[in-house]
Amino acid sequence: MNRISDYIPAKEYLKAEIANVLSDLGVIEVIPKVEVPADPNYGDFSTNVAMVLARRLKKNPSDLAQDLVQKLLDKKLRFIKEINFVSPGFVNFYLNYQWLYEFIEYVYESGPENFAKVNIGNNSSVQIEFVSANPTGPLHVGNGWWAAYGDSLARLLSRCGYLVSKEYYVNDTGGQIRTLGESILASKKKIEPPENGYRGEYIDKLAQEYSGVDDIYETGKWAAEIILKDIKDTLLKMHVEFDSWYSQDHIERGGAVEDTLNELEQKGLIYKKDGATFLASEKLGDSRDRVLIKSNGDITYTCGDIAYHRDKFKVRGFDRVIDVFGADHHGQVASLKSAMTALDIDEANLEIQIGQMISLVGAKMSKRSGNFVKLDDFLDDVGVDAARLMSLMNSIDQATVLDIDLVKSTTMDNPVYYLQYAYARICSIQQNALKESLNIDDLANVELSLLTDPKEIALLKIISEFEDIVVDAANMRRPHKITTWARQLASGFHSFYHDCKVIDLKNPDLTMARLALVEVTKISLTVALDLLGVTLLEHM
RNA sequence: GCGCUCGUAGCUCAAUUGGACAGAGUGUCUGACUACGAAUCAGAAGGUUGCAGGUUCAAAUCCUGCCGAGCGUACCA
Repeated sequence: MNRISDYIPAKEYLKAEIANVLSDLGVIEVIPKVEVPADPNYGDFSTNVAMVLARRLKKNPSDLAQDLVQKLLDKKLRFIKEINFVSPGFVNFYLNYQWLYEFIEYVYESGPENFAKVNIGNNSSVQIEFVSANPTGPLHVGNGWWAAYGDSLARLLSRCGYLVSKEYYVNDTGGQIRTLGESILASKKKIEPPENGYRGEYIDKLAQEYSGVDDIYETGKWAAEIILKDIKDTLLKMHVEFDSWYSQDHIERGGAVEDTLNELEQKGLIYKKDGATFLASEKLGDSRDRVLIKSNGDITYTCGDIAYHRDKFKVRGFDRVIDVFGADHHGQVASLKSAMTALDIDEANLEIQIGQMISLVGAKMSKRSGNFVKLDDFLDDVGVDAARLMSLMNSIDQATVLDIDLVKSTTMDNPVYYLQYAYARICSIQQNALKESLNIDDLANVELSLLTDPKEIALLKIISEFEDIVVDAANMRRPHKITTWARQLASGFHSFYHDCKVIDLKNPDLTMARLALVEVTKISLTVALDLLGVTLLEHM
């Protein structure tokens, strides 16, 4: 076993062998589930397949499990030390450490370039649209929260073999732009802003700078452009870079709307009522029919949005589109999905990830009230890496409460330092090793079987789960799973570091084996933090 | 009212998507630096997973009903 291509993860190997035994029993088309038990006392791996199949085969799960155990033992599989049956029907596998030593070779040879790079996307294209905050004010913390999510998801899918494109939809036209212009002109004239208008320092500042004509739309357009530039800068500061900034104005005036309306018209899904033009979306799954063209001739936002999404699939040809919405936009989901159905686009290819709302302790986030915490300031206060990691610690399904003051005051306790410190320690060890001329020139000469300390084994097991975690996080669109794992890894490493001195001049063989383990830890940590977009430093 | 989402340690969040004893951080308490970086490690305490039923060998997870929270319910965007 010296070539990467020969390597089969232990879990996959077990899966295949279990499937073989099952087919001997006449059970086919079953992919047994093999997992790592939470409690190591239940073995290195376990399967619940006996319990799952018991009903179908009309057999007692424990009989089935014990039968399975015996048949698997008879095969004298490699790596296997012991196979157990545990009531009510778990089958647990205990492996000798050889599988971990081969795993080290695999990771070592893969390096950060190739380790945990599993192709599940097959070069299909996916567009991820996120942030897309209206250019009517600076980004606030809530916007930034999902910026990290979208960006990290893009990194994940990209590593997993998708061709990813990141997009920001710029709502640079319509009523809000007029309201923005109106608000600025009001500030210039020192009068009250309109109802639902924007206020705050940035409005006053823009008003001072504005020297153009007294036209609310012109003023609004002018201001939106400036604000958008600031938004771009803030996102760059957060290490979020978009591939494209797509203009709503372009969609609405560039023919996309006409094409969409024509197509819907041809399908007979459009009708007029009360002087307005409706899409018959209710019968396609929406809660009611939607207005596309108002009775005054203006098109609705919904209409533009449908044209925009049609453009993503039919004009630009993305295989899959992922929209990241805040929970306050969940009402659009049914409309968009039914509209895709109307346009013969498989709605399953339009995924909408809903992020639960972020609330601030002691503050509201509203651009209209002018009372919000700017993302830019937040990044300055807590640091980009801490901000990103913080947001990537929780699932977007979890409504999050953010106490800005608490976050600022506990910056030194932030988990990001825990991860970065682990990396800095690794680099430090490697530098010290180098000073003693201890470096691995050929892993084949390293006696990996010297790694038997419980902390060494525990660390290796954590690393061995990483590829599954990556695939899982990508498939479920949940990058926070990477964070959860990375924290486990760092914990495992710190604990190992404490118990096992790596550099021991009196024991060069063990030193080399441990250096290999350190390198493998470094590789996996590097990949994980790259997926999260968190930077690693050799010194802190 | 209706709809969507959510409810897990004091606080902030995890939990291999139906698995075994619900885990981390933080806070509180107790230990560990004349060994590679103590921004660390080891330990204690903290829970009837909002409540009540149901399905299942197995439920924080699925179903039903309550309770509570957020959001939505425009010819706004």
